[in-house]
Amino acid sequence: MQNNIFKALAHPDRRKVLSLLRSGPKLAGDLAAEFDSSWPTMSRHLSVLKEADLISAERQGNQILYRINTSVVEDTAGALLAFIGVSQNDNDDYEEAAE
Amino acid sequence: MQNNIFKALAHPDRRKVLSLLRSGPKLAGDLAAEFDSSWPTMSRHLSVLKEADLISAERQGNQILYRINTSVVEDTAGALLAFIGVSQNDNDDYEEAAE
DNA sequence: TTGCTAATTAGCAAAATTGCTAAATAAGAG
DNA sequence: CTCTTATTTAGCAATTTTGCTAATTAGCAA
Repeated sequence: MQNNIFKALAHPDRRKVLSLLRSGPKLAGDLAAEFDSSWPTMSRHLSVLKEADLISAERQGNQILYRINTSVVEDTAGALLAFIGVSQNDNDDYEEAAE
Repeated sequence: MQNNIFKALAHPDRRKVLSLLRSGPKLAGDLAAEFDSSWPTMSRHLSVLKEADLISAERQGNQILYRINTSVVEDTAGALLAFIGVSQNDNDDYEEAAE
């Protein structure tokens, strides 16, 4: 559901999470430490990103490791380029009406 | 600011506007006619897109012509790719990295 | 079991977004 | 000037998002 993706990207802290994950997977706690917001707040940001499939989570014992879903980000950038007529594949995707 | 851009993209109707403008500039009325929402609602969507600099408006007598700001959309797609480490440097290895 | 750390969920209030109708503005025609 | 058309702005209610604190779950170890 593409709408969730764009909504997830609409918050600066969530974009910063993606930026941080760019250099590799990170533990939830290490991510949260990079922000001023409270842990629960960051936890929700992470769940929004996960819901949008922009990141995925893997439990490692006590902690949870997050990693960026590169292909989804890539596809979204592609969708954006499609708006201006740059079609890289034949994936001319817009057909979403409303929600 | 970039935040406005992603926020503007977070609504399906606003993305549809961009999609419609892809084939060329359109009058506000013609755009509004493509949606179920009321005219004032569409007018606000247009103003959000304009605020984000994703589209620009030009008055033509009685009516207002909207066009997509291609470069801004392009830059946003580039910013998205940057999250996954693809640098869209004008100079060299764009092709290589985009692989 | 208890205790500790990591992370999420629950619940609430403040803020922002959405979409409507009604009113206002802008430009042209007569 | 008035009238008509095109579009935006004002103002309001419903919904969604945000961020907090407090409570809860999950895993691990003694």
